[in-house]
Amino acid sequence: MTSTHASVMKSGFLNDTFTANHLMNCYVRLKETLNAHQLFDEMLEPNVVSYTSLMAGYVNMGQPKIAMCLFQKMNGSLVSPNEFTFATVINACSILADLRTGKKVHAHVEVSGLRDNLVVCSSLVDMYGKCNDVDRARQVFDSMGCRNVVSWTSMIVAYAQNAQGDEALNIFREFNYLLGDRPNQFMLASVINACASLGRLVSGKVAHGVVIRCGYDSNDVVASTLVDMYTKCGDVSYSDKVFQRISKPSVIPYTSMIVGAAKYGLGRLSLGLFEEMIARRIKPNDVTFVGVLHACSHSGLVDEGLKHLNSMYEIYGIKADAKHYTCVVDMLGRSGRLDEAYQLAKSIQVDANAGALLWGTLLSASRLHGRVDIAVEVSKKLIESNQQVAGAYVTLSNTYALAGDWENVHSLRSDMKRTGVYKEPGCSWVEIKDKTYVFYAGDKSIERGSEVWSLMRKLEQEMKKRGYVGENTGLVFVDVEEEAKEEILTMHSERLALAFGLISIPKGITIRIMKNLRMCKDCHEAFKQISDIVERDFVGAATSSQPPTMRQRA
DNA sequence: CTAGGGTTAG
Repeated sequence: MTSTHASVMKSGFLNDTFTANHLMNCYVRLKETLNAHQLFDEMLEPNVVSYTSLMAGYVNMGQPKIAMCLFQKMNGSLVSPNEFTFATVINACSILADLRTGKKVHAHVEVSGLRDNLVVCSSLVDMYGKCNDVDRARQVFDSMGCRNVVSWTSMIVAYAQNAQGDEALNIFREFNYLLGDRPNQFMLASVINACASLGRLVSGKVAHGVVIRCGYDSNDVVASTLVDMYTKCGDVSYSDKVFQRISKPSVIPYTSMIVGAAKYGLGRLSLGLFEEMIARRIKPNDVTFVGVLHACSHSGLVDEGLKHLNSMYEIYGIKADAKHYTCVVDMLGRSGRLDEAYQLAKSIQVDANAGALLWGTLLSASRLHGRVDIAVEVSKKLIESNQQVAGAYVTLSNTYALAGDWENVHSLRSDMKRTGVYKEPGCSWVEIKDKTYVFYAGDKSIERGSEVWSLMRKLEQEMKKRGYVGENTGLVFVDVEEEAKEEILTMHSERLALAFGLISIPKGITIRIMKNLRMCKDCHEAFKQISDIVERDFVGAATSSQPPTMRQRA
C-alpha cells in the first residue's frame, strides 16, 4: 500500500485528483485515516470527492468533529458540497447531537438546490430525531416529495427515541397501508423497539410475526430487539425462546436478559446469565453492570454487588460512573446501610440529571428505613437544586408520617400549597386485550380497594420470601391533594409493581405497571382474582390505550 | 472515486 502511494507520488500522479481520490479511498477503507489525511494534504487540487471521502472516513472512525472541521475548511475553499457531502455532514451532526450546526447545514441545503434529494432529506429527518427535535423531523418528512424505507424508518426512530412510541407505530401502520415497499430489518427493529418502550405485548407479537414472515428472524439485531421487547412486555418465556435461538449472542441481548431478570426480582438468574456470558468470553460493558448491580440491589445481595463493583474496573476495565454508584447507593440503602449509602452518595461527582437520580434514590431508601435525618438533608439538596421538587416534598412528608411526626407533615403540606408545588399522582395500569385500565394513587373510586390491597399484601410476602428488598406494600398516609392522616390506597410504587411480578399472566392479557411488567409462574389464582376485580369495577372506567402519562388526569 | 435508517440502563 505504502509502496503504491510512493510510486504514485513519484510518477506525479498526485496531481491527478481522480487517481489520488482512489488511493485515498483505499486508505479510508483500511481505516488508515492518518495516511488518508496526509495524502489529502499533499493533493494539489482536492475536489468535492476528496473532501467527502475523507469526511466520511472520519465519521466512520467515530471522529465526527474532524469531519465537521473539514466541512468548514471546504466552505472556505472554492469547492462546493454536493448531496454526498451533505449526507455525510448531517450524519456527523446526528452523531454529535448538535442541533445548532444541524440547522445551519439544513439552511445550507435549502439554498443549494438539493432539498429534494432523498438521501439528504432522510439524513435530515434522522438528524432532527437524534437532536430531539421530533417536530422538525416530521416537518422535513412531510415536505418530502418522495420517500423510501429509509426515510420512513428514520421517522419511526425519531418518534421511538423521543418517547412517542404511539406515533412511531402510527407511522408504521401508514407505511404498511401505502403498500409500496415492504418493511426490512431496520424498520422492524425500530418498530419492535417502539413496542418495547410502550410495553405493548400484542403489537410486539404482531411485529414478531412480520419478522418471521419476512425472514428476518435470524438477524441478530432484530433478535436482540425482540429479546428486549419481550422482557419489557413481561413475557420472559418468549424472551428466552428468542434468546436461545441466537447462535452467538452479543453483549446486548445478554444485557437485556440480565436487566430483565433483575427487574423480575430474579437476582440469581440474572447473575447466572452474567456468569454464562463471561464463560462464553463475551465482554460485558457499562450497561451490563448496571443490570448486574440492579439484580444485586433488588435481591439483597449486597456483598456480591460490592464485589462486582470492584471487579468492574479491575477485571473488565470498565470505570464505574454515576449510574453504577447510584445502583450501589440503592443497594446499600435498601439493605439498611444508610450511613454508608449517604457517605458514598456525597463522594460522587454528578451533573444535574444524574444528581436527581442519585439523591432521589437515597431519599426513597431513607423513607424505607424511616431515617428522617437523612431524608431531610437529601430533600433539601433536591429542592434547592430545583430537582424533583414535588417528589421530594411528598417523600419527605411520607417519611415524617412514618415517624408519626404529624406536625412536620402539616407544615410541609402547607409549604406545598403556598408555593403551588403539585405532584402528579402516580399510577399503574392493566392492559386487557386492547384496553388499558389505569389506577391512580389515592383514587377512591376503587370500590374494592381494600380487597385489592389485601391481595397485594399476600403477594408482597411471597416477594420477600424470594429475597426482594424494598418498601412495604400498600398504605401511605399522606396524599398531596387530600388532608393529612388520611389512609389511602396507593397503587403506584415499585413495590406494588414487584408484587404484580409474582403473578402469572394468562394469554392475551398484559399487566403493565410503571413500565415494568413482571410475572412468574406462581400466584395464578391471585391474578385471576385481581383481574376479576378489574373486569367488574374498571371496565369502561378507563378505556384509553394511551400510556397514562399522556392522559388527562381523571 | 464520495452519502442516509436498527439493539442493551435509569
